[in-house]
Amino acid sequence: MQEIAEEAGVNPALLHYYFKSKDRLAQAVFRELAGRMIPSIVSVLSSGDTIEKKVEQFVRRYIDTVRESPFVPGYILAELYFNPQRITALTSEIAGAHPGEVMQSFLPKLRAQLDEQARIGAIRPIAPEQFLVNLIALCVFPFAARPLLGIGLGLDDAAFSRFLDRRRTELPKFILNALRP
Amino acid sequence: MQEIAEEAGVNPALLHYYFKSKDRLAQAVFRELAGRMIPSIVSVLSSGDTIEKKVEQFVRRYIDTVRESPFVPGYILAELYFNPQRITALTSEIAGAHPGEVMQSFLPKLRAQLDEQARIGAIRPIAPEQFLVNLIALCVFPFAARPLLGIGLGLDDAAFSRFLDRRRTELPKFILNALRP
DNA sequence: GTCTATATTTCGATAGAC
DNA sequence: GTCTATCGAAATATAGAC
Repeated sequence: MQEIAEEAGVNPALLHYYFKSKDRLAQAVFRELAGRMIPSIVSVLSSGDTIEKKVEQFVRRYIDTVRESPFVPGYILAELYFNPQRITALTSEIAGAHPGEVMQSFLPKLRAQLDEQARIGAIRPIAPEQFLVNLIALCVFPFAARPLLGIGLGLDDAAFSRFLDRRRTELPKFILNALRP
Repeated sequence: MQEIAEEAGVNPALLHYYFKSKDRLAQAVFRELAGRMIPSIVSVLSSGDTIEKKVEQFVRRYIDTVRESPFVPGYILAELYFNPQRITALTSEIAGAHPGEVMQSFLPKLRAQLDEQARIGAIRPIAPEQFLVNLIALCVFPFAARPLLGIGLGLDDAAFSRFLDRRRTELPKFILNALRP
């Protein structure tokens, strides 16, 4: 609270005035950030586009968006680890009594699309869960593991930015090629 | 400290006796866990095997290993986010003055292998950094985002285990197909 | 080495002036 | 709404007996 107050240039007491407690402030932050990410993920994948378009759009939009607040994926995963109950609370709040309902409704549609494409030989068969996890993993990980890439691959900010430029165009090709029969 | 002491069935004072401070205990934990993961990653990819074998071995070994302590990837990413200086300190400690040297020495080798395979038309050209990040992302993410999968995909422990069983055999195919020219 | 008891610090929270 | 001052709890750290 003190660090946040200092950074915000206000008094710690003011934070309590607005957020009532530390935990509720944390909730508000998580809600704000996670609430931004999840709908944008669902919306692209729920569109009427072909798988090919979805993959291209998803990767580019995700990288372009997150690039402007590159700390967000790391933050969400970290919070997920230390406070998994926050995501539980959040989803049950926005999705009503049955958390995961939002996703559940569109998983079958994604499955139908993937199955249909596989049937006509346009892609290899793949379970929608695996497809989704692969897609998100490949987009999220570089940001979440940014410090590791800095050290392991020797990427400073400029090099990381070039890495993302390249990834933005290479990753859709990688994924679509993986789906090719 | 108190929680840890309780779980360990000892007195908080004993932790200080052994670790001197909270921060040094955290260092020791991070050192122990990160020190286990990184060498195992490097060793598989530094072997004399073909790319195909490396991918298969890496995925299976990683999933099988982490499955027994599924909290580790989440922990490392969370620590990376909140205390990035720990990884800095650790690498500079084990790798000497130039952190990232370990990785730097084998990146060129990986590049040479990928380039050679691309030249003879066995795979599509791909930068070693992108290849590495893709490989690790696809293995790590399901564990790091375990709570999200639980909610978003409705996976309880049993379903998650089946998800991993499937992933263990499907992921190598996915990656190798992505590399196919 | 392991404990009890306690000192010290930090931090979240509140009261109350303005 | 925003601040100063302060309380009270919790946690880290230390002293010292065994």
